[in-house]
Amino acid sequence: MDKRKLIVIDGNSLLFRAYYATAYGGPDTIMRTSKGVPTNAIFGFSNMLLKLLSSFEGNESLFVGFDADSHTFRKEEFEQYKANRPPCPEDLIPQFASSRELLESLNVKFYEEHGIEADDICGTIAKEGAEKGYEVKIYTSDKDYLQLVDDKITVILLKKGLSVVDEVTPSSMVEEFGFAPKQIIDFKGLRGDSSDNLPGIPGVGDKTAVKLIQEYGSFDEIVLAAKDGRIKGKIAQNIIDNEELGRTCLRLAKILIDAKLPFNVDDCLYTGCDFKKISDFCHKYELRQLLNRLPSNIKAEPKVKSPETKTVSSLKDLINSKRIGVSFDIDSSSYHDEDPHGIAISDGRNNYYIHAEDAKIDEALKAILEDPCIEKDVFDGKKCLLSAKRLGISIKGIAFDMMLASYILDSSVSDKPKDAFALFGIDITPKEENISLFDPSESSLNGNIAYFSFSLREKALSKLKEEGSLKLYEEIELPLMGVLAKMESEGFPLHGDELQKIGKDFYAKKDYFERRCHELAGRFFNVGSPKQVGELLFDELHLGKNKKKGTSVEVLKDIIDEHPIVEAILQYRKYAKLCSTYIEGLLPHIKNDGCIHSVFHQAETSTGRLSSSNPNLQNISTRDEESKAIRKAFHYDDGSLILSLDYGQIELRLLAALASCKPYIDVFASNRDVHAETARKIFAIPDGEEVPHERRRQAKAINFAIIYGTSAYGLSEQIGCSPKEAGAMIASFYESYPEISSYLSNIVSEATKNGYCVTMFGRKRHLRDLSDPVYVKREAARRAAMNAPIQGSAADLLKKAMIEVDRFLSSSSYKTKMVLTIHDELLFKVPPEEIEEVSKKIREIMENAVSLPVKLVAEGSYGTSWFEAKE
DNA sequence: TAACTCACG
DNA sequence: ACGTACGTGAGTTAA
Repeated sequence: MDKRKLIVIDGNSLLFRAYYATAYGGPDTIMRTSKGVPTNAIFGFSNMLLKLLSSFEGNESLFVGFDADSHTFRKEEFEQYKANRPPCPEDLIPQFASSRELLESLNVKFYEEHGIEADDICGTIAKEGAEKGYEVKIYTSDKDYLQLVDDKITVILLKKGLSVVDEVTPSSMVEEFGFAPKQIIDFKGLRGDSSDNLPGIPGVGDKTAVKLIQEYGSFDEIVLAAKDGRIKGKIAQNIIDNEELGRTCLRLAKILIDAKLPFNVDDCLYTGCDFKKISDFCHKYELRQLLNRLPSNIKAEPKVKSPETKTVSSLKDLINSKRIGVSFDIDSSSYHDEDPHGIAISDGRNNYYIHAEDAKIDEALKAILEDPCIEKDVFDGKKCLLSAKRLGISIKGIAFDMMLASYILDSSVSDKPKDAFALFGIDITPKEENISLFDPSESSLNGNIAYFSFSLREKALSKLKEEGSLKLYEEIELPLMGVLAKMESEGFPLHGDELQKIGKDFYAKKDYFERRCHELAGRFFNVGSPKQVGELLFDELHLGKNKKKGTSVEVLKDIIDEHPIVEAILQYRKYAKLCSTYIEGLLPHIKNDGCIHSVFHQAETSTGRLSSSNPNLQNISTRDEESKAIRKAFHYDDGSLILSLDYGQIELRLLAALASCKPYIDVFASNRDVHAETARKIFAIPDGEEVPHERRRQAKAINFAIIYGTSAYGLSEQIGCSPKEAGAMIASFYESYPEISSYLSNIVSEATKNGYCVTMFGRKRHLRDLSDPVYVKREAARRAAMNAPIQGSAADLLKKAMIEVDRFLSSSSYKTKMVLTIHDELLFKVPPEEIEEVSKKIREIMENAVSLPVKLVAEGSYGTSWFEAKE
């Protein structure tokens, strides 16, 4: 069992800190609601709370203590106590109340009491927690708390702002302050505390106080030492004369650890909150950024428990539900290589698990899975379809895919079941008592996946509806799942022997350039090691004057003329990459059918694109002529052709449409060369004149810069000019196409307001860093926001086209198969006799997949190999 | 396991 | 004054 954790926060201390951390610009600059209510302190405070809460795993207790008012027992005892405090800033006062609202809406336990201070409440709770075995952490900026530090209690001291902290433990305490935690009280007795207006012993400052404590241990001992003459001089006299004052200070510095509180530490267990309440709070105080950062794990869920999973050898007479949850027990990266270990089925009351051997021969299971009238709720339907196929089962009736639903709700969560279910506040990790010792497979885990896919279906669907994403889920992602399953199972042909033959040349060149590198260096080194290459080039040969760090192509190309070894290293790198990634990397993926069955990930990227792995078939060389030869080994040997259809400038076309930019749309409508046209605008090249090649190249880079979120610096790096010139080009682009300029800035402001941006098909990408105080993070988020609707809309479009192409092919008698997809391109296996008709028809489908103000074109080419198809 | 590097759109 | 192109997956080195 994990240790119970208790986090105690001094609310006043943190609020003050949060206020001053963001109020340096004066009252006119602090964060307010549109009605002028100040919110800067609660914003900082809630940021910190949410950061803490997001790391909670269900076993944490959280408590916040406040000062009720300035009237305390310490004041009764010592009138000047805290009398020198400057008045509380006017803008902070209302935030004490709103911070309590915040805690209420987050369902965080807090407390305050007339007469005692936050220290005393926090100290009492912390001590009680430590005694009951909690691991306690106290957050504060008040050093008085250090007296509580022991092996159970750690104090997190806020040193600067809200994020620079110092974690103080008994050992670090001695190291840093020179004495033990308890002695901080004696220290205060001597030294006083200016912020609390405690004078201490006159003439005793930090240095003397530490020295005395280290020598004598405690205040009492020091007084004795002063009286019996071991301490000499004026200091001794001061101690004797002011003993009572010192004792008062000492007493006042002591934090109560036995205050009578109407609750105890066990009431502080954090059980999550009602999302509605916290989002209402965010709306009330117009803290939109906060809304988008709410960690999903703080949602309080009615504790849903999955039934125990029973291992059975047959489903006979066990299931008569018309709806079940199903999960296949196999890693999602290996279902092409191995049979599943087993299958879990849940009907919402019982979870069953059948081992693969039993599953293969269980007629009842087969009948259930193949019955289209029994709805299946799954996590990763594609995995289910293909795993079942290996067992001779053809699943029908997949009605709901939790993986896809959660991906649409938040594309930033990973496609791992644990993370996706966490979005709904569910931990699918089996309870210890449910894990069978005799069962090596993960039956309980899969039982839980089946059960929760089943039981969360309605909730997920209504969430999708709420978000306006139901259509995207139902009409794009869910149907696409089946299409991808077919493509994966179809595979893509690769001839290993031919690949090796092509590779021979690469290995020879790799060896040659490796030897050449060693010759030129005059010694042996690992050419594949960036570290060793860097040392050689920069430390030993002093090339490039350390302009940039790293040894990437861009950097090496800059210094290619300075030494022949640079060229040799680049050549070596190129062939080494080909050999390792594209020869050796691909070979083991060829299955008995002579095909590669790459896995398409449908719930992976943040923009909506698909990705491919095991192997990645979306990054096979094409730019470099020599490397492109790899593609010759991809071909059919039954005479089938490979057809490739790709959208031309899909992202720029979508940008034109999304921005409703008439002149840009017109460029495409009249089939003009978009990059040349951009060059004309930016470099003022008249219509009659030809666009120089170099100008077109630059304009192309500018078009990309726009799609990627425009950065003068990035563009300048790309085309090798000054950032200033690059900035001027971007400005000139925006002048020519003002609609694009306003579209992009609008995207960013909308995204900042809403926390997400949206594609043409309603796919959302949540961006959490748009208001991040760190410039680099914020700017990166802005660029991502500008890019996501463009890249994402292109992804939506291709997905829609794929579904329609698949419908066309399956409803026809053509033997053509869709086999691969690469972001703006589709590849097909086509019998020669079908090539003309099929390519024409598919092209039509692709070009008309959506109706837009901008013209879409799909260009086709084919050949007997992938190489020929793309020549 | 993280950091580099490099292949693709 | 700061320090940047968007989105992926895979292989290698080196801690």
